[in-house]
Amino acid sequence: MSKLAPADSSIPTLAVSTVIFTLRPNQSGSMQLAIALVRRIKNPYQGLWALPGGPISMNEDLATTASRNLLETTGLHPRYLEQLYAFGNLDRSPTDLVKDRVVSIVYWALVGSEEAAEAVEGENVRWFWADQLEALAFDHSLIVEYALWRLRNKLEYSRLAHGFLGERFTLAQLREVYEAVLGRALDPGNFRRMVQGNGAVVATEERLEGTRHRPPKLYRYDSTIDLTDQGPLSTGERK
Amino acid sequence: MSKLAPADSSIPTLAVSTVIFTLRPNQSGSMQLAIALVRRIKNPYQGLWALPGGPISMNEDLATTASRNLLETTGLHPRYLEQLYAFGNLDRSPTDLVKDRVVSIVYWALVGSEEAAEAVEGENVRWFWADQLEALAFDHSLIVEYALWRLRNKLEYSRLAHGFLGERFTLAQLREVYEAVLGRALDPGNFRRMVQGNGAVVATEERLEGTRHRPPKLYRYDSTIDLTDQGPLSTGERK
DNA sequence: CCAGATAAAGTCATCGTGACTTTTAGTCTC
DNA sequence: GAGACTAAAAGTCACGATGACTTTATCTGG
Repeated sequence: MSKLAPADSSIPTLAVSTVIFTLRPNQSGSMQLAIALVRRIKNPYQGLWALPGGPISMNEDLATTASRNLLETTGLHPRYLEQLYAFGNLDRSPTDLVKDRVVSIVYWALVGSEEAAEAVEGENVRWFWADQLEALAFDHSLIVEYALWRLRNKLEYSRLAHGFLGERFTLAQLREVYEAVLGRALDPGNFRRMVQGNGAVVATEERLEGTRHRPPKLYRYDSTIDLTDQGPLSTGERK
Repeated sequence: MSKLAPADSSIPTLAVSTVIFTLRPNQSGSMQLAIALVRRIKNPYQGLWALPGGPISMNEDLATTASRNLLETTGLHPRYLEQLYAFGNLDRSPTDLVKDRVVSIVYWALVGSEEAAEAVEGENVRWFWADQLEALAFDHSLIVEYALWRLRNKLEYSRLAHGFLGERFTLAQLREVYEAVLGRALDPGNFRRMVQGNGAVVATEERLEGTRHRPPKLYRYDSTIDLTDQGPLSTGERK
């Protein structure tokens, strides 16, 4: 395990990990927030679940590395990708087992729920409900908790929900996304007023047919408006 | 310059930089936001100004490294320190001049304006007004712009202003901090109502004497409330 | 054609906020 | 010591956003 590390390991190793979110229907049919995890097949923490990630590549931007990791573990492309935080505390790994220090630059990503349904799942890659996670390897439980916090905060003042939905959607579907992420029910009328008021969403002429009630209008996002507000980084740094 | 880099430089170098904010009185006596910069004494970008920083230390947490850098360049201790972003794009350095790739984990810090007055300044370390910066080395102009954006955003829903002030202060002084950071005048009455309403601040029995008008009450921050909301990281990660 | 369901629109009270006014309590000047 | 001056401190008013709730519209299915 340490044969790749230099004898005098005077430089911390750099890695990129990603918290991958999607929405999946649970048993009762309602959408619920899920996270993709991989099982560790070697020590430390062999057998425990962890965030997908890997070493940084010399000829890739950080976001590209995160995106590639995501593709390799789930077979999916992110709808949204944003840097979360760089974790580098000294006590991230059990010092008795691991010699080299790892600094992880963590991204968080959204993937559409339709794509996620066809995503790779297997013995060592699985979706977990975000609100009932077991203890993860390393400091990954803390990382996921922080990613959840950021997701919920950003949702309120941005257009992140689009990351889970298709091109056209009803306001009820959009509200279901909000309810799944925030973990509480929202008033349909007030939600409609809010989402139409800030001009993020545009009504199309189409309606969703096949329901057993009045067919709802389909909406789409106003493509002239960016997904979220990243400040000055939106042009200079993000991919 | 490249004698320290491995012949096959397959690992990006990790560095920590810090955007150091303070408030300083300008010619007309009003407080203005300033940033500490250091002059580059070697290529690339020799002679240009840049953010203070240095390589990561093997036995230090990231925040500790940032704090130590701050102390070494300015002689000051930060009142507030928070991670800003990890910058690692491939084009951060001019590729014709620099062989090794550097990933910078950038922090931003607040130092009190009283301490900043006695801070080290010299040929190669200086305070610059935040709103009239020249072009900086590397991508540091973008980094500063982003740090400014974060500072202004956070100010509104946190108690960051304390990072610039002493233990006791008048509401007018607190408002001056807000005005300097946000770059616009605020209504005194509304500011008073806002800051008293959210319970961040507690009136003391003392008053500031020596003014040529009605002596204002001195306030202090409610120490039971944390400086800012970092979510789950407040206990697990921050130093 | 009526029941059931959800879409879609509207109502009402409350709260936070920006703009502005009034009162209070000191100092300064003559 | 009276009045001018200044900023502190408190209060007023209109407006917009929001939560809770009601009403009406429009489809499907028996």
